[in-house]
Amino acid sequence: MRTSWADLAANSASENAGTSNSTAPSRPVYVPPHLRNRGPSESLAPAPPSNNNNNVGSRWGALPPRNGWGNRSGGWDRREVNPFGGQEDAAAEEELGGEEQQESTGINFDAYEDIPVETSGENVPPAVNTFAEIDLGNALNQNIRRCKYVKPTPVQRHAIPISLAGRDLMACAQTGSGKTAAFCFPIISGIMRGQAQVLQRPPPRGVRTVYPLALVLSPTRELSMQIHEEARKFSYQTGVRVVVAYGGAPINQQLRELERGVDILVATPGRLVDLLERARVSLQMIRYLALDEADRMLDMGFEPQIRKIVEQMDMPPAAARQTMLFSATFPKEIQRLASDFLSNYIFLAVGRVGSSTDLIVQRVEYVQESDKRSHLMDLLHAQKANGVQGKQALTLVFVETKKGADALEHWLCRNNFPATTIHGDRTQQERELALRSFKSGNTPILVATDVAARGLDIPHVAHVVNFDLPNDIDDYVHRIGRTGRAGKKGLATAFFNDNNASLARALADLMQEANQEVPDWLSRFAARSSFGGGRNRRSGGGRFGGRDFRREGSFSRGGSDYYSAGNNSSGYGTSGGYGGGYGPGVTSAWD
DNA sequence: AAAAAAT
Repeated sequence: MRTSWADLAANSASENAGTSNSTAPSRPVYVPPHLRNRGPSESLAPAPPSNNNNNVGSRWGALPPRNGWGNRSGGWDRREVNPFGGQEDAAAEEELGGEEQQESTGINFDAYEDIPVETSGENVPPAVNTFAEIDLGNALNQNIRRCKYVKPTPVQRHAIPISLAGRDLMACAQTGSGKTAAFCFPIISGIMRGQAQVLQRPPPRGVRTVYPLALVLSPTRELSMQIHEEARKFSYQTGVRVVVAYGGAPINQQLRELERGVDILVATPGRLVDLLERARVSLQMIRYLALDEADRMLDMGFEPQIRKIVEQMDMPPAAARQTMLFSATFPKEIQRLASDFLSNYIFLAVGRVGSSTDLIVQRVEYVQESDKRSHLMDLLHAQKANGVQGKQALTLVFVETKKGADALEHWLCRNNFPATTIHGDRTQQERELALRSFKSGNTPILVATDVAARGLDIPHVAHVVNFDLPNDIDDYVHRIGRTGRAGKKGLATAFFNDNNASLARALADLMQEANQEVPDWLSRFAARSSFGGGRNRRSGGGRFGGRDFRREGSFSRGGSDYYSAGNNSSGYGTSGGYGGGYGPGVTSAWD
């Protein structure tokens, strides 16, 4: 019987020393990172004093690099690869001055002042203004310094205290301003604290099953990669291990990484289901669930998979885990679906960055289908002339179809514009190469389908061209959000023609809300095509990414009413409840 | 209708 952490730690230590290859597989009983890898006596002793005091308890003592939880490979002792590339260690030691700091973060914090924030739900924990106010622990604080984060962004100021208080969260907030950190910090901190409680349930003893404590899901492979890279920085030398799993890449390498231990698993849904069905991963120990681009994850294409993962595998129920949903657009219908996954959650809406200053200049031009290519060429020529040192500024061109993407790429290349493309018909290798080549400026034009519309943080995208406009205004919002990142300026140009009539109203409204110049012809289009203008209608004003759907309509008396009333006769069982498909669809101007 | 996501 293993009844104490000392025993567990001892066992863990012996496994890690490679002496227990024949022992039982990993047991999903929680051992906090700072107790792993220790001998029995050591585990009971106070942790060594931290080398960088910041009034956190001894439990935050300096943590040795270790292998992760769920690991039985034994003897993995290798030094953790420094995700900062070795450059940042020095920076972490020194305190930089204000201006310099802000410059070096790459985030223009001035753009984050005066951002409207709205919260709803019961007992909302107060926001913080500095990282110092939050007890994240020494190791994490050091990584925050290494990342050169000086002060929390608005979404972090609100979301982190909410998460640290153990509350579920539905957050409407822009990416590129620290959204990943907003859910990673509390997860890492919580895992380190050992807040994750022992789950009293006998595990099925799959031979090489691993038991992550946190699961982060995202809708595209590249976004999962990006989250993984960021999370690794945040968890460097915390003892918390982050592993990523996604399709299109050899599974064996991912399996090996998993076997080395995993605390936080970042994944796309398909590959995760595969891993679950192979019993290589169990969700029994999940204490934290985060869905990035949550509205996308719950739309028609994804919902069944997500439901399967969250509700039909071995994930603990909502009340037994902490769930955080993030997106910049949150239609009411999706909020309703999402509320199934949440328990007494807090809704958080953070207004757009630069809601008054408009960091993204949006232009719409009327361009017939047949003129689009030459029009694009004109734009590219013009900006080449303006470009720094005659170089083409990074331009992201969105098209509707995969074939269209290939065709446009070839045409651009033939016309001496170095372009590449990313879409779902390309191999994962090609996709990753394309993204790297674009980011590096090697191929300054990237033609993309909506695979690249969400969440991807590509610094220095100067221009987003909607060569083909999407049918849904939310997609437009996500696409243009690839520029104007981190509080910097950006330009978005859309080619509009009769085929886009159904988007006219929503587009005109959106641009108006963002204080953009709306061409007269577009207003006329909008007036003409607005009757019954369906799902593209937005509402709730331009300040927020969304409003808490619990506050809308007849169930606004109090958040809890919604849960207790079984959708019976209280007046919102009908389509009126959440707008019959197009009501106040909640969107923000951003991710 | 298209795109994404497992092999």
